[in-house]
Amino acid sequence: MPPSAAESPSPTPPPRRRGAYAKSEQRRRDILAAAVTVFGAHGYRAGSLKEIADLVGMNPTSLFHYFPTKEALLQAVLDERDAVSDQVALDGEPMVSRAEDVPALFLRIARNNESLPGIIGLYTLVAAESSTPGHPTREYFIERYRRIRRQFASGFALMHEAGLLAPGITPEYAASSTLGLWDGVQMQWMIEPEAVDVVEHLRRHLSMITTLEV
Amino acid sequence: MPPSAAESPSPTPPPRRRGAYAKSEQRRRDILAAAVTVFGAHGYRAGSLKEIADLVGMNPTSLFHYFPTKEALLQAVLDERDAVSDQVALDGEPMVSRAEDVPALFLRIARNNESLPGIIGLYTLVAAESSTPGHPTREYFIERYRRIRRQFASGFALMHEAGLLAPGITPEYAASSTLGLWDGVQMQWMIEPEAVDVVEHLRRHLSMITTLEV
DNA sequence: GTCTATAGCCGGATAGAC
DNA sequence: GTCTATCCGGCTATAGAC
Repeated sequence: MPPSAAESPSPTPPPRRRGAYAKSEQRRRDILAAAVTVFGAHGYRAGSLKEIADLVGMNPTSLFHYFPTKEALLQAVLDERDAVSDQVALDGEPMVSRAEDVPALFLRIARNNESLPGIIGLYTLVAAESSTPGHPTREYFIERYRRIRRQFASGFALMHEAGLLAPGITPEYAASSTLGLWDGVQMQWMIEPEAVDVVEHLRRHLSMITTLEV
Repeated sequence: MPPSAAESPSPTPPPRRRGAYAKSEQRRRDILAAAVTVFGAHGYRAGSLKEIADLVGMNPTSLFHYFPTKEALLQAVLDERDAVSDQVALDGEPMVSRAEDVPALFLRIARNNESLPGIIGLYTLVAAESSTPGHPTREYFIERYRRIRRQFASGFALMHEAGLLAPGITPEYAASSTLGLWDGVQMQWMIEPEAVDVVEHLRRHLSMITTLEV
């Protein structure tokens, strides 16, 4: 699963006027970073505000000055990452211009993810959790998975037009199967990191559904 | 992910002597069934004993007469399903004797799973959850995933010897990629059941990694 | 074997002093 | 903006009457 491809200098919050707010802004970002760690390690329900507060070295109640509820904090984390990944892929648009570059992009994202285990855990864990009734980010993840399948499919459609997909492979199947394999192998990796190589599995899958040697 | 392939008449508990215990034994099984439903819907941490007790129509504290702790109840659920699935596949042994039958067995299990959404949710959710530090079934799932990969690989090894695997596909890669795709597509299905067809994805994956028309 | 009562803990969240 | 004190809720689990 591809949480993001680019680096962290988040462009989301509007630039503050001057000195007094700078520290506050930094605090806010520290909290978001800590939330990624904690939600990524324990999921949303089991992740506690106390642990997040401990990580940034403040009192749990102080968090409410930055985020009104625990739910809002989670949503802020997800929105922040979305903003980052939107720099890479616009919804509905192919992610790259040249069909030949599509597999390489997938692998680049996967490789980059390896350096962000917290984010991986966050999205895989919370996605699974969010399928349960009454979960606050249920709708968000339904929408997210639809969007990812659409983005992937538009990339594979480029390849399809160029005759680069293996016989019988539709862009839609390529999209959902790639996403599925990615998520599933990542889950095996979370359970036992030494057991599988996510990037290598993705690479092999891509060479099977395309006619390229990736 | 393949929780089990056979039906529910659990062989696990030894047969009780006579009438007085029959009801108690039934209660125990009712509780296990309710636990599958609740843990399958909410996971382990968010699943409450109260909800399980409500489902079987008894007081939450009465559950402790059958299972000493919540953790023991979860473990009993997992063990029970393991016993069922052991009827189908013995650890280390190929799951079927004829190499040509291997893909069909996978599809049969997947099709059977469709009628057991609670079980699916249980294993997918709790597996994801169990990757978190300090989770009571962490070790269990590490072992379980190893075992499944081994079982799958021994089935694919049969096919390999018969020359039925596609060029470049090893039994080990066939195993981990099939498991991964299965889990990942199942996760998409849990998030939005209408979005993907698990059996069909599995079927296509199997026809790509083998030389059979499955 | 099932219940009531309750302990004990920890979670998120509020009020208000500083 | 950060803290202390505190409320309120749900949770697992225990004790003990019936």
